[in-house]
Amino acid sequence: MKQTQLIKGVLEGCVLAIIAQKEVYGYDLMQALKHRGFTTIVGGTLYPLLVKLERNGDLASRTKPSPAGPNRKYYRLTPQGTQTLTEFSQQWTQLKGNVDQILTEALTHDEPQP
Amino acid sequence: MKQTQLIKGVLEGCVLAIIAQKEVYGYDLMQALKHRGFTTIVGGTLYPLLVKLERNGDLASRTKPSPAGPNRKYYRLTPQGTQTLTEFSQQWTQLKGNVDQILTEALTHDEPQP
DNA sequence: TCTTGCTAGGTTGTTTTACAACATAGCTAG
DNA sequence: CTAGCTATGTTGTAAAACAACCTAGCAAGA
Repeated sequence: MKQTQLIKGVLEGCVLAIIAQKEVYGYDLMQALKHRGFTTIVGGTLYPLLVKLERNGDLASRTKPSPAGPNRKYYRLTPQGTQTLTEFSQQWTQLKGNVDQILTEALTHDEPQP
Repeated sequence: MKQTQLIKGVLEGCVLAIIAQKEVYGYDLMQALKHRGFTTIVGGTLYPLLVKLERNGDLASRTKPSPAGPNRKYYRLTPQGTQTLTEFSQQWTQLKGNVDQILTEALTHDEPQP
């Protein structure tokens, strides 16, 4: 995975991380992401991403009826998806360190001398 | 600034942060980013970004001759650029917290019990 | 009945992004 | 006179993130 894809793929990594915890369906995942700070997430972003991840082999899905409403499509991680999540986690740690260092330098640059 | 733009705009924020420290030209900035972990950055990514940021009012520039080689285009932050950097810094902190929480939950989910 | 609203999963069209690849040009060393 | 570093771009392509729209199940109330 390239670094730029990581930068763009923060949402992707979070999706994998949430699905890793338990089998969820798209609409539920959308609510979970909203509650965890991705407040602007919309269906038009999430559903194509899930399709892409399944096509890519990171996710598998099965359709189950809902107690009230249309059928739900539940996703779970494949072994490859677990691997992808691990890689994302490592690269996220690295990116975080890089960005934090650059920001720290910038914000402490013009400090008054004692 | 929207959150998705933040996710995509990590590089943008880092560019602003480095320029905030001192007036730099594109090629120099490219080296600085490479040394700070953005190892894959290329001119075709950076130069259009600088043009965009200047067009947007976050950067101002002036051309100066190089001691050896073609002229250099030096960039500095405008007041608006300083503001944008501050906003980026805040939203980065928030995003970082959100992502870390999601990842922590995912990675500690299936821990073996003692 | 029929309309509103939530649930659920999409598609379509548009804009932006990151990049590879290329183009140009100054200057230096061999 | 050519190879290589410096320096700033442009062009074309693929993917991403929406906004906006569509379909459809089900429930509650007017």
